[in-house]
Formats: sequence, C-alpha cells, structure tokens
Amino acid sequence: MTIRTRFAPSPTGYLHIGGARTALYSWLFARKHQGRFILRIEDTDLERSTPESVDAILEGMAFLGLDYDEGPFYQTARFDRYREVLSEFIAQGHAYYCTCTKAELEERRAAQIARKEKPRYDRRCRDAGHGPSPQAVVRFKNPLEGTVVVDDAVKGRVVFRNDELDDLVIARGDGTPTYNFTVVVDDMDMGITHVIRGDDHLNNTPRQINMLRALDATPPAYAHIPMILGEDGARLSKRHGAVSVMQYRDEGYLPEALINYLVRLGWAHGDQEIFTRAEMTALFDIKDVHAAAAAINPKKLLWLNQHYIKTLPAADIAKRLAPFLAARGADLTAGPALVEVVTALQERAKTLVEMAEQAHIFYKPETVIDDPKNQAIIASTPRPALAALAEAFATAPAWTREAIHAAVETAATTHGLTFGKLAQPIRIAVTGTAVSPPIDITCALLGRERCVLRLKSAIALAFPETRP
RNA sequence: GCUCCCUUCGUCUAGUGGCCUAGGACGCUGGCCUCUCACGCCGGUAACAGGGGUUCGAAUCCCCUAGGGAGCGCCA
Repeated sequence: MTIRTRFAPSPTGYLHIGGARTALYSWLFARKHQGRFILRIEDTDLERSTPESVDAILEGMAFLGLDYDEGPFYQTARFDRYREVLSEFIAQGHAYYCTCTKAELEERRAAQIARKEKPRYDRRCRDAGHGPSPQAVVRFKNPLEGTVVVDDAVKGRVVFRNDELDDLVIARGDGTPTYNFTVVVDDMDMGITHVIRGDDHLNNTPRQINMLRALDATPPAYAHIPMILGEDGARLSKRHGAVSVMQYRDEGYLPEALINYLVRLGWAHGDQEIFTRAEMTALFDIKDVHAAAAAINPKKLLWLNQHYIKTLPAADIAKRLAPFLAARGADLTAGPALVEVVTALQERAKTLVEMAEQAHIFYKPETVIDDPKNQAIIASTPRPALAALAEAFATAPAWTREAIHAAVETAATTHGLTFGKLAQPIRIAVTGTAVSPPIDITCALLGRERCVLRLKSAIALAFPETRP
C-alpha cells in the first residue's frame, strides 16, 4: 500500500513555523516511504480565507522545498461532493436536520456552564424528524455508547467515550459544510493513509472516526504532533519575533537551516544535530516524535543558519545573497566577484542580511570614516608608516594576498609597529569600519587602486597640516 | 467546570529496568589561537516536577498530587 499523507492548511494567514513543521513531518514521512504528499487548502470558511494567504502558503512551501505530488486541492471546489455525502448521511439516518437557533444554543450552553457541565448539544432535534428548511443545520448522529480508540503514533493509545461527544454540525444553515465533515470526506476520497497534524486536533479525532465508520471507510493512522511554543513557553505569537516562514527568509535565514531546526524540534536521532535532506528523510520516523510541546530557541536556529552559511558552496550562497545586496542598493558590477567576497565572509555572518551588510563595503564607491574612535586610531598611527605603506601598495609587484601581507609586514617592522597595530588603521582607511576579513584579503578584494586612494585620503584627513 | 494531552539542564533533546556518579547540542562562561571581527580547539556551568508503590535494582513500569496545554463553535 502506498503511503499518502497530506498537509491541509486553512488560508487565513501566512505559513507559520508550526504549520511548516507539520508540513515537513508529513512530507518526510511520505518521502521516506516513497509515498505521496498531498496539499489541500481548507478554505471552507469563506469569511476568513483569502487568495493572498493561499499564495503565502504556497510560497512558504516552495521556499522550504516541500514539494507536493498532488494538489493543491481546494475544498471550495468540492462542495458538490460534500452535498452528495451529506444527503447520503441523511438518507441513511447518520445525520439529521436541527432547527435550534444560535440564540437558543447559546442560552443552553450558558446554562450548562453555569451548572459546571461540559457544554454540548442536547440532541433535542435528533429524533424530531425535521425536514430541510432554510435555517436548519445538519448534525451528525454520533453513537451514544461505546468508545473510540485512537492508536496515535506519537501520543500512544487514547480512548474516548462516545457519551462525552455530542452531535456536531456538519452543514451550516446556508448549506456549506463544516471542517470536521469536509476533512473526513477528503481524507477518505484522497486515500490518505496517515494523518499528521497538530495535537489541537486530537479531540476532534473520535468524531471524525465515527463519521468515517458511518461512511464505511477505514480510518487512517493518526499522528498528533505537539505545538511549538515561544521562547518563554507561551503560545507562539508575533511578539516572539518571526513566526512566519517568509519573515525568516527576509531576515536572511536559509531553508536548509530552517528545515534542520524544525526537524530537530520534537524529533531526534541520537546525538546528531546536522541533517541533510537525504539523511532526515532516511532517518525520520513519525513514531520518534516527542509527545510534549517544544519551545522555539532562536539562538540555536541562528547557529544552524551560520553553520549552513559556512558550509554551503560559496557560489550557492552568493546566488542567494545577491538580492539582499541589491535591496541595499549595492552595485555588484562596481566591485570584486561576489563569490570571492562570500568566501571571505562565510565564517563571519549568521544571516544573509548580516552578510549583505558586511559585503556592501566592497561595492561602495567611497568610504566614510565617521566613527571618532576609528578616526583616532588612524590619527594615532605614525604618519610615515602609513605613507610608506601607501607607497608600497602602489608599487607592489603584484596585487595578491601574499604581496599585500608582505607589504604590511615590512612597513610595520620598519616603523617599529606590530602587524596588528598597522593593520587596523589600514582596515579603517580602506573600508571605513573597524571590522572586516583579514587585511590582506580585504585589500586584495578591494583592488589596488581603491586601497591606495583611500589610504592616501585617510592620511590627508588625519594629518591635515602636513602635505601628503 | 468537563474530556483529552503533556512534564529530563535556561532551551532542543539522548535515554524504553542495571552500560546513568544522566550523554549531546544551543546558550552562558574560563582558556587557547589571533591583524579587527569571526571560525576553530580545550575546559566549566546546569536537569530526571513532587509523593507513593512494583522490583535485588527505576529517569525508564503503576498510582496519586501539582503544574502546563488543548478541546468543549453554524472556526479550521
């Protein structure tokens, strides 16, 4: 039997980190078993669903590389099918029309709560034999006795008593189907074998299983994965920083890092922390998913992101970095090959945004030394040493890392300075900042002409009285 | 309130009755390396929610308590 899993988001917002993990686990499980991964858009809530959200979800999945084999299927395109099953249900006595008004329901609910009872529908229309009428909803006749056993792949065996359940609405007054009904029809029609979803759905599961049984269908296997918490252990929300996958992308996170972080959040394979796509696909098992909720740890994500920035091929990183530089207004034709810059920066950036910031100095037409501390560093360096270096730079036989290093070293020793004492003012002169890759690499990337020019103007600026 | 779920370092986790004086990772921290920033390397910090059982032996099995979460919608 081919394993078939699905991701079924409702398009009422962006793809958030929790949904992404659910999708990832479903995707991994399907891929691991050479199964099929299906995307289904649950847009039956006409009020809240938007096409923008659909796009955002699709974009998020594409960014993460979670490709689907079938779909996206839209529930709004399947209303005829739902109506069909609905009438079957009614004809077979599995469902009935209910004429209780929302106000009445609300009143009874309040009374039940006041009596400290579990609020649920009292079933007064169950055997009333109502026919269809404009405002009537349709309710499923849930069994009154017995139990429903869910052998959940992550929660273990969970037993629900039918007498705890009520008769849920499966079609609204306007005839549109509700979630618990559409999900059952779809999972059956689409041949879903394993339902992997958030554990907020665990309590819905027995009702869905009862409907599946009424339909004479075999319920799929279930795996309810716990939710993701914010750093503080509270439910994840915007105030925890990034929650949307696209926001992480915009902040310079790599999909490799995000995926690796997410797969380890609630799942482990011994002590291994770094997983390639292929490794996690081979090693992942839904049964090994931790049953407890996990708090997100942004620092660890950052560490992983840095790891991938560091270890992925420079050309690859350069390709992804380019848009970030463009966004900063950098002109990539005005400087060294981006790959070379990336190579110099790979061990120095935690995100692409950070790297773009560091790379930008290699493409700026001119530098400004605006920090007084930096100005002071140049001013406190013996002018002759700087002048000699500018000369050495101008006349070096070749503009290579080695030649630059030798020039700095010679100038330093000649003037009684350590390498570092001279390197720092040069760094400031040529980049305008106190931080950059090693000075020889930095200068090599910048090019001879620019280095000499900037060195000279820095000298002129720091020692205005003396002529250059 | 009722039903269901959950509980190992600050965080993610390993652990499935003896290999646990509880391992790894992030973080934090001491040191080394060093031209800045980083990378890297070596070391340190810190946990089985509490209480009862079962057992020769429990982080691991059972029960209770506490704490956290979810559901109880004509939302999904």
